[in-house]
Amino acid sequence: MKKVFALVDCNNFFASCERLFRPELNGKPVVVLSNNDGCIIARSNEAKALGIPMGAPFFKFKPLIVRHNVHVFSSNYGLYGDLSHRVMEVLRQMEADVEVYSIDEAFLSLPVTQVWNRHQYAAELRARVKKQVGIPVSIGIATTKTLAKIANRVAKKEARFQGTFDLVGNSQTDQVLAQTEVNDVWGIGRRSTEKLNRRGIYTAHDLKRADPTWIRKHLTVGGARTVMELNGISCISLEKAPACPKSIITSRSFGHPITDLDNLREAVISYVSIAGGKLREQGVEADTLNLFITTGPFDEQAGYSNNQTITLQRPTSSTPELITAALQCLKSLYRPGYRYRKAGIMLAGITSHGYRQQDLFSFSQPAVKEDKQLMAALDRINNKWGRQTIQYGMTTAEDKPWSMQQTRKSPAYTTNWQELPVAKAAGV
DNA sequence: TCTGGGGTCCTAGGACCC
DNA sequence: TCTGGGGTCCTAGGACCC
Repeated sequence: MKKVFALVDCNNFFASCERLFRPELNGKPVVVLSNNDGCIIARSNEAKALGIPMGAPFFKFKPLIVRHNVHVFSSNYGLYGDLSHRVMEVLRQMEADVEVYSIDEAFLSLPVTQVWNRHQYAAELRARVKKQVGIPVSIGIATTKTLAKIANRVAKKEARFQGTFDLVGNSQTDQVLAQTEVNDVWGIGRRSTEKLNRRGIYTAHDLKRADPTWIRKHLTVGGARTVMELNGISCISLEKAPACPKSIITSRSFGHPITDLDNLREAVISYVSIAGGKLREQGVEADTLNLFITTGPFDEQAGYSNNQTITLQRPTSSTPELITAALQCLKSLYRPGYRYRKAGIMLAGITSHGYRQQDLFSFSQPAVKEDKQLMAALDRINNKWGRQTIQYGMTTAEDKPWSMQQTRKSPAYTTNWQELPVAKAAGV
């Protein structure tokens, strides 16, 4: 049976999550900040209307924010992740073919039916997510993912469509494309937009009609695919099962610049612990570790960035083994006299436990088995009581210079018993 | 004073081999 | 006077996404 794509996208997701537990903020401007309260990464419609751009440094817009009484939240990924899960569950209840594309988006594959049926179905989907989770979503429907993205933009922007827009067999498709700027097309970023503009291509409709040979040459295969998709030829299919990740990264900017090796070491240990947890959570192991440390791009003083890769003897998901490798890297990377602002580790060469090539000489290594049991116990405890309950090689100092600045974080309403929202009856 | 974090894919160029 | 042609593998960097 012929299928079409629906893109379900949560509106202003992080801002909507924060408002869910603060209903008095509905209709008021809300923004959510990135780690360390650095940038603005989510805005309610009211905040957008004030002209606060996506990704803007917080401090630059602080005067405007104060003036208009915008409500500001540090990011609370525990909360957003949990609500995201709930949204995806509701979608799965209604539709078997769901691809979770990002924390706030999912592609669905729908059978081709009458326009009216599709409209009804989308309305029902929206209503269920709203009722069961409380998050507003928009839905775009089309014959390709790229067109579904565009349909979704229309659904979100034009209130008269009530959160749903369908481009399948829609005679106004070219008109919609002509009203879509080329940099708003999925897969066309800043650099490609510059190239296309120089060639006189400004809208999605221009791009649809562009010369495929030129596109292939200057925008490579990705660009060529985008043009096909705009023409209604589906090149990007629905990926139901999440693939084994190719890399896992944990990196952070420090709350304050660091100059000494001891603090750097603590930060690295803490990031490696997080990354190790991610490996075990997904049931995979890595055999390559890369550590990088860097000074800030905005620092006046001389900068230094460097990274080093270590290939491990065998794939592992054991935090202590990873820490040993990472500290080895750190030792050779560290140079005194710099103000370090960020560090991170990348794990690669990832394989799933089951498919690992057996090492001839490691048939029954009791040490490996013990290590796995230890990691499992550690994960259980930290999952139950919080990530920081048991940690490797940490000092107990309260004010670690590297730890994140988050002064406006909302409670973990849904993932921590201590922080459950409290219901108050009227008049009490 | 204060500018996020986590991913994927593609290509060019170097090293190496026959 | 003159210096092949292919192939593979790896890495760094660019571009894009949310």
